[in-house]
Amino acid sequence: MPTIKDVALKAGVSATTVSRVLNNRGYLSEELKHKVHQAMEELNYRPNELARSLSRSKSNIIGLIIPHVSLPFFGELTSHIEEHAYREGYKLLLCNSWQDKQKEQEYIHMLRASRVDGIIMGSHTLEVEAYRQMNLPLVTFDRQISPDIPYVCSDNYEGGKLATTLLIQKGCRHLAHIGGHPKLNILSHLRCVAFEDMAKQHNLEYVTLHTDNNSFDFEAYEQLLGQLFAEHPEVDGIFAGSDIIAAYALKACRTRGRRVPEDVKIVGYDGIMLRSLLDPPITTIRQPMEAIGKLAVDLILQQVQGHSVAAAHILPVELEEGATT
Amino acid sequence: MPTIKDVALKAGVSATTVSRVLNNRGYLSEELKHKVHQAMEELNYRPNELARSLSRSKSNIIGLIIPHVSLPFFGELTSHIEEHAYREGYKLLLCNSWQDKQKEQEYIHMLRASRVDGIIMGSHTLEVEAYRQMNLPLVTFDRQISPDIPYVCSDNYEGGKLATTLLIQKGCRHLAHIGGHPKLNILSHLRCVAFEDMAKQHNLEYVTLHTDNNSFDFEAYEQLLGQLFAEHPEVDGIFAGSDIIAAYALKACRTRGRRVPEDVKIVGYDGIMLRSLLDPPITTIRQPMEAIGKLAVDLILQQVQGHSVAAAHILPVELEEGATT
DNA sequence: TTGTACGCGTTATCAT
DNA sequence: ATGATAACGCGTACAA
Repeated sequence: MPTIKDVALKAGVSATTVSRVLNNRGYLSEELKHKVHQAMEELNYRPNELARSLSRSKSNIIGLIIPHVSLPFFGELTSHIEEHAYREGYKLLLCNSWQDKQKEQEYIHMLRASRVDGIIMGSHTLEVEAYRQMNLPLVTFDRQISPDIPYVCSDNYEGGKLATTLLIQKGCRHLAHIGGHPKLNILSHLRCVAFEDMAKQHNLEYVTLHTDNNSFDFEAYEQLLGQLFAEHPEVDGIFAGSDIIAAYALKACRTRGRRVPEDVKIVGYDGIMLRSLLDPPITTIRQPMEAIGKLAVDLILQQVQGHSVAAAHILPVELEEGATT
Repeated sequence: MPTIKDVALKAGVSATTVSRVLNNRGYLSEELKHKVHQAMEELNYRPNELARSLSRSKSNIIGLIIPHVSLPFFGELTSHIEEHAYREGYKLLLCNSWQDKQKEQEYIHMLRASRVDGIIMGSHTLEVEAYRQMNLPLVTFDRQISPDIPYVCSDNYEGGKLATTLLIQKGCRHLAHIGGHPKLNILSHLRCVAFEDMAKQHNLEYVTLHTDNNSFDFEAYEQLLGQLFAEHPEVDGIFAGSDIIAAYALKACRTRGRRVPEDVKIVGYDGIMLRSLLDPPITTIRQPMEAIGKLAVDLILQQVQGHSVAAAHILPVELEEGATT
């Protein structure tokens, strides 16, 4: 691969000048620019980003740690993050933590060693101290780690409220919520809290079930739904913590001969694109994923530029009615 | 951030010695090792990978270019690739090309500039020349670019054969295939070829439809299915080019009152995990995604090590019967 | 067994 | 306006 020196030699100038042309610094005659650009063309020269990063102490890389890219929600989020990062001249280093404590820690070390400019965390199994120690621009999803670490999330409480209210309005009297593990500080647990608040407020019976781990295990969802229908056959309204869970709920209803929405109504959460291939289309609470992804990137960039940013970034959700309510 | 010099100073040795400890080169007394390690601990030192990469002319980064991570197939593949790359000490730089020619080209430039050690391409809109020019270890999916560029794919022909044969065995007499655009050299088109071969061999009527672009447009699938049922109401067996398309076929059947599998039978392709939330579970041709991901990474690593690798890597598929046949 | 000196490719500082 | 020189942090001959 040709270096800046090769270009300099070919153009008959010094490496410094080539660097100036490259970065548009200082005063450069058009003729000189042209000469240098031509030499670059001829050599098919690309500046070595590793050397640039080292010299500038800035890699223009953002690290992304999420449980699994293969999950629709994270896949879509990743897509948006990558899109905006690229637009801003940043690259994305992808890390699947599998929601595993050790992997998460190793990835953090690795990203620090790679001198990424910031980390977007969609996976959180570690203690607060582990996050503070890394001393890097950071943004998290759906988790408030400490007052000084910015987080982005959808309006989980409002979403839970919208979903539950809809079920009640449509005549459901025996409500159920199925969600992930209510780990401390996981903001998505607010969906569950809103659900319970609404149910109580209307004096309705309700049950809440949740997976006992963070592994996003599909089989666990199936089991949970089996348990729900076995123990609470009277349930006629389900608020699922994600569209995936809602899809399993739909399947479970059909398996057991419960008609949807006549006998049981279902509302999901997220608004993943793949819901369009479900039949009937599920009613859901849509998160503004693109905005979330863009904001996460922007919050990193602002920190990189030395600005301090607010901690809470709660984005509005939207009820999208399908045919399961 | 502390540098190797800080560690050297603290441990009372030279930077060279620290580097030796870091890389386990040469003869080092246990005592010395211990001393250095301790200094590293105390300073929370992490070697700067940028500097290492520059010095060694090796970044330990693999670039991955795919159309969309948010599509289940690519999401799962990405997950496996990341997993194996990480295990081998490599990082993954993610690029969503949106199947866009210009983005793809820009990403290739960007990855070259970043001095990635190799590129895994799951997106291909460019001409052969563009690939040759990059002069980097390369592996592609489902596309034979030129005889010297290794590719990995599932046994597309065999998969198409299995799917079609099953439909025929189950009594289908009017077959249809819906797949992506049959662009030159796209190996997945072999699924379609096998379909046609089998249909002809059994003297059965058949139609093949395909999207007219590469955009993986969900709406296009819906339209295509509408067209299929409008123009060919007699169709009783559908071989879909992907599980996503199969899901839309299922939905289209239900919308039109066609019972599955009684009136129409459906077979998909890929074997994405999310098919488990479809109801009924679709019959599909499962690609060994994990093996594909691992092989792609290994083929890059072998090239990095200077070994030449075979061009064709065709992995076996498996018929997995669900309830749509 | 350990240290010195130089190179990796680029940017920044200081001259000219 | 342009060039020489020193850094950025690390690896590696070569020397001792």
